[in-house]
Amino acid sequence: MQFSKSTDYALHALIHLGHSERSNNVGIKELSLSLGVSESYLSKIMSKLRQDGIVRAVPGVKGGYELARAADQITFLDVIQVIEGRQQLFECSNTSSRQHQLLAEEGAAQRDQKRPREKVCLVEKVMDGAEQQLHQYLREHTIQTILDEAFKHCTREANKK
Amino acid sequence: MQFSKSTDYALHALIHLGHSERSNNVGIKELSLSLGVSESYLSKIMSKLRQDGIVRAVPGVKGGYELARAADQITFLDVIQVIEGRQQLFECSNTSSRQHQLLAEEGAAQRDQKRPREKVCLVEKVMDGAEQQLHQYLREHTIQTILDEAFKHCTREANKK
DNA sequence: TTTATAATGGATCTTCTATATCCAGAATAA
DNA sequence: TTATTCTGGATATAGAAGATCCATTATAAA
Repeated sequence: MQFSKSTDYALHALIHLGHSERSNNVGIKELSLSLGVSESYLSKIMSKLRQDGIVRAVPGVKGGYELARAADQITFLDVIQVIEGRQQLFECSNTSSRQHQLLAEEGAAQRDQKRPREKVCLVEKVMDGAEQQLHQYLREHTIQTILDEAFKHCTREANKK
Repeated sequence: MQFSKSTDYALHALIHLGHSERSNNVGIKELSLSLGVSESYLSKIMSKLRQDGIVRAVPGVKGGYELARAADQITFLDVIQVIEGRQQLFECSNTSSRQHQLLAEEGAAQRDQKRPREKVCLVEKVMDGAEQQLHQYLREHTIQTILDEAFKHCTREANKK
C-alpha cells in the first residue's frame, strides 16, 4: 500500500504555486519543468485540483494556475483525498461470510432504533481508528508547513556563510 | 490508496486461529469455508504468514495452521507489513528535480560527517510523520484485541436474554 | 475583433499489481 | 505405506496507475 505518484506531483506542484508571487499565474510548462513530469500528465492532476477548488486556472496568454486559497488552508489531507479518492483505507470484503456473523457488532443499533441493524466488523473498527489517526496528522500539516520549513533551512544556510 | 483484500483475509484468518482451541490445527479447508475465499488463494496468504513466523503449518493428516505465538503478541502492524510489504507509505519520485534542490534539507549531515550528504525531501518528512502515527496505532492493536471485543459482545447479548 | 496562448477533456496505450486458479511435489502423522 | 495437507511454480485475468496525443474551449491582450 502506497500513495500514488500523482499525490507526490500534486503536493509538489502546490508548493511551487505557494512559493511563487501572488496574482502571478504559473503555467503548466513551468510546473512540469520544475517537477520533471510531462505537461500532459501533470495537467490531468491540476484539473482534478481545480475541480475540487484547491487551485484556480486561467486559460490564455499569461494564464496558468494559482492557489485558490491561502497555503495554510490547504491541508495534506485535502490534497490526498482529491487525488487518492475518499474511500476508506480498509473495507471488509465478505460481510456475509460465516465469521462475520460472529465478529460483527450491532452498529448504532442502541441509539437509532429506526434503521435496520447494520453490522460493523470489529476488524474494520480497528482499521477505521487507525485511519482517523492518520487523518488527524494530515489535517495538521499544510502547504504552508512546507514553505515555512523551507524558509527556515534557507536562512540557516545563509547564516553559515 | 487502500489495504488489499489479502490483508483482510489474513487478519480474519488469524482471528479464526486465535479463536480455536490450542494445539488444534485448523486446515485450509475450514479457513476458506469460514472466510468465503478459495482455498488456493488463501493458502498463498497463509504461506506468507508462515514464512514470517506469524503462524506454524503442519502438513499431513490432522495438519493445518496455528498461531506461532500468543494472540496478544501479533499486532495489526505485523500482519499488514507481511502482506503489504515494508516500503514506506510515501516516496518522492524525482529527488533530482529542480524543486527538490530547494526543498530538500541536509539530512543527518550535522551528526554524521562521514556519509555523503543525503537530501531529505520536506514533503517526505511530513508523510513519514503521518506513517509513524499510523504505525503507532496499529502496533497497539492485536489479534487479541479483536477476540476480547468479540467476547464482550457475546456476553452482552447473552445477558439480554 | 482577432490572435496567440494556455487549460480542458476524451481517447488510447502500456505497464504493473492484485486477485485468482491449477497442479505437481514435498512433508507428515497415523 | 498411505491418505492427507501444505508448498511453490506457472499461468491467467482484470483493473488501476501512469503516460501521451490531440481537438476543443476559454481567455487576455493586441
